[in-house]
Amino acid sequence: MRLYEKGLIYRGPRLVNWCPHDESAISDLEVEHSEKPGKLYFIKYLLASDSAQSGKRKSKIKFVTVATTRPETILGDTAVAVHPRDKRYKKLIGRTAILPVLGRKIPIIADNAVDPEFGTGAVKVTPAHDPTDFEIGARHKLPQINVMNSNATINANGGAYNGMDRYVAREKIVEQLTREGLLDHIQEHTISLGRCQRCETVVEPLISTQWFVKIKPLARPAIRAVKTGQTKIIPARFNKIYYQWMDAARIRDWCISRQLWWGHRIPVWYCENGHETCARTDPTECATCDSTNIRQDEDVLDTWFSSGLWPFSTLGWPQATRDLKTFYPTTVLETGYDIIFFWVARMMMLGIEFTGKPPFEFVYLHGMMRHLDGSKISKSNPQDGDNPLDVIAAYSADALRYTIVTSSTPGNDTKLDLQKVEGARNFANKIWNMGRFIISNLQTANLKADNLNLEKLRRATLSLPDRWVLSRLHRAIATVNQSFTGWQFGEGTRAVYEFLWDEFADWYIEAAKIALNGDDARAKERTLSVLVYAFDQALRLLHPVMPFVTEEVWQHLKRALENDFTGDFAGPAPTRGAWPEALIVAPFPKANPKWNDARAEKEFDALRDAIRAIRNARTEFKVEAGLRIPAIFSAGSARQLFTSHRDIIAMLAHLDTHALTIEKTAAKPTRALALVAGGAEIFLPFAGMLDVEKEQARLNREMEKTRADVARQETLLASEFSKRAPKEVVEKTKEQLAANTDRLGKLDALLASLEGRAPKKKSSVKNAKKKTKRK
RNA sequence: GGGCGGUUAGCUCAGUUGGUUAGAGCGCCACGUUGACAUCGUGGAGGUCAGAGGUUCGACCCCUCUAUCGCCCA
Repeated sequence: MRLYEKGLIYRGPRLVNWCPHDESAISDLEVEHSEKPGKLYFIKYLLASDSAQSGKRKSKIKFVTVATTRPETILGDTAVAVHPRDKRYKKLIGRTAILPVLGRKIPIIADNAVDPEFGTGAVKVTPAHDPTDFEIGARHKLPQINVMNSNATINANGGAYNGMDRYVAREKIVEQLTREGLLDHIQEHTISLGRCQRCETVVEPLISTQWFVKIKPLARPAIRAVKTGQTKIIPARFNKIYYQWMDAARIRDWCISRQLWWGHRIPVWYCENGHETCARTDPTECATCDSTNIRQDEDVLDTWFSSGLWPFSTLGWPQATRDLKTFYPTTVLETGYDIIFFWVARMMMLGIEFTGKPPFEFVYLHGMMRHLDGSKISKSNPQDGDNPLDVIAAYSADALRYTIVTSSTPGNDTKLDLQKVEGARNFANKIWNMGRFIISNLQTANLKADNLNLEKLRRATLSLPDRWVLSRLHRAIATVNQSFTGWQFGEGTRAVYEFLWDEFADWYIEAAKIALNGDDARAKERTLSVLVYAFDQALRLLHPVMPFVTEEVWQHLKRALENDFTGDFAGPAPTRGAWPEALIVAPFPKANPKWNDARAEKEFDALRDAIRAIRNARTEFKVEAGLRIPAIFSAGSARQLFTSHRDIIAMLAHLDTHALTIEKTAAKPTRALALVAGGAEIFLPFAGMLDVEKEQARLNREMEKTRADVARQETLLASEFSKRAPKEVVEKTKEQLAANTDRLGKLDALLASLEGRAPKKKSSVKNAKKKTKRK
């Protein structure tokens, strides 16, 4: 109504894209073009010996050959056109041709729209059945002869072909042309076919009376909103696509009437005298002549036209509701890049038009989900197994969401890999089991709520694994926030995954078992506090992506805490105060740098290094998996660290606690495997035989690798790098070099003892690299 | 014809201000039923980052060109 009153909506006969199957008009955007092999027909149009030719200079030319891909439209030709500067045809301009089949006389005209390179350079003009010809016809005031019915059969204007389907008519006409010798030849030609997006029927340009929206006045402010950054499109490269459609001078008015049965019916009534009444409430008489004999327009509005109102009509517009005031303009629209024109641009245009403000601050565009064969997953292109409902039934909505979020980047398409969804389902299961572990420990612990308050715990009382996991947690929180803010949802989600599985579950929970199974009540409480706190925070981080499993586990956790402690437990307060009603309304975690603990990370890494080295050696030397083996640590300055965490090392590396020695310096037993890891030398005295040669080979391999590292780092530091690279990077490299050099010395000492020689000096150990290279 | 995107491990994909030896999941190999979890655990193998130049102390990342696949608009 408002647009109509402003004169931005009008009705009139225009050439529109017509779907002969749906028997409805469709917009330019609803036509999908594809290339197909086709034919180009060269047809002779005889020239009439008419007045344009003076008597004395009779031309020898008897006909003009035009090229067309659609011979059946001959029936609607009203001219032949050539390019005005085309020398070949200059003489013919102004003369008259005789239309084959029907014998109608039509003018030969000049128009710039003709491409002299195409076909013969002369084209037939069918204003009622081709958009370009429609324009030409308008410029030259040519008659428009519609030769088709709404189902694409030929109408009475087609003479003998009346009633025939368009393609049948084409064949028959070509036959007739051949018979009459008017078909010069046929050439193979790639043609561009427009099909209806809905039913894939080849569309027919057809003159028909439709409603249109004037686009230009609406498009201008919509473009400006993005150009000025009022609305930001993510990723920004889609700005071009957005502009491309509206910016272009070629933008055409939008046909919004549809001859379909679904959609908003057009609020216009016509009376017997041909007046239009456009009204907000159903009228009983004509606004112009008061006639009561009125009928409403049968047509409905394009669904995209209605959808364009969505951002504000859903908030109560045109009333100035509270919702509208509170939520409009909205913050983010998230949608697929394939409907930038259809929907985004239209919401922008109509939003600005009706409210004065663009409807979104951000438009986040995601890619398409595709089948493994690369085709787009959609309702009309289903394939076994990977349609969303099947996937959800088989693996859960959480798994599907996680997969979609982590396997794509903004604006890029993703093939849905069911194996990946399965992996995500396993992750959900893993979370469930972490929850079970924590809850079952809470239930047997019989603790006081107050003791389970992380805020109350003194930092000094926290263990190394506690400090380590809290530090890692807060780094993860920082990463997630940073990633999400930058629209990097995959990056952020992966960070939670890595924290939960690779750090929290694999290391912290494993280490926590020692305290939980021990006799120290305080250690138990402390560990549970950290477990609950870290798990709660991580669940919050993951909740946007895996809402169901996280909420469920979280509710169980909350209940476990409430039941076990006091009847009216307001909250265990691993965070301050009571726990929220539900995870979905729980505040999203914020990183607190006070938990960052570089030292704890470094120390815990040393423990992990040592444990991994032992595990690795066990596998390599085929130590029975269940066997607890003795170990001797020659730990140097790390003695204190290893001594105070001997229980963790013993458990995770599967060592015999009673045969675990940790000294500052310890001599290597004769028959022992020697490792260099975590800043220590670790001797594993294998009962029985140790293959000296194999061991030598292993040590040499490690030395080779370390030497290569040392060489690379030395070269790097000796180059311009040390002057130009940022200090932190140079420092880091220096530290690594120092560590590697130390490691090299230790490895050589081990090798020396194995070979029964004296260890080399530091410099010669390093230089060995050069020697080997020269060989 | 114009514009945009992709090309990284067997497969599906990450890798945003250029900074060690490029990562993940799945798959593969070996071992494993220790009370959260076999939808699991431990260890391992696997990549000349499409190709060629260039910029730089340093390039998967920036520039140029080429190849190839795909999408959008005409």
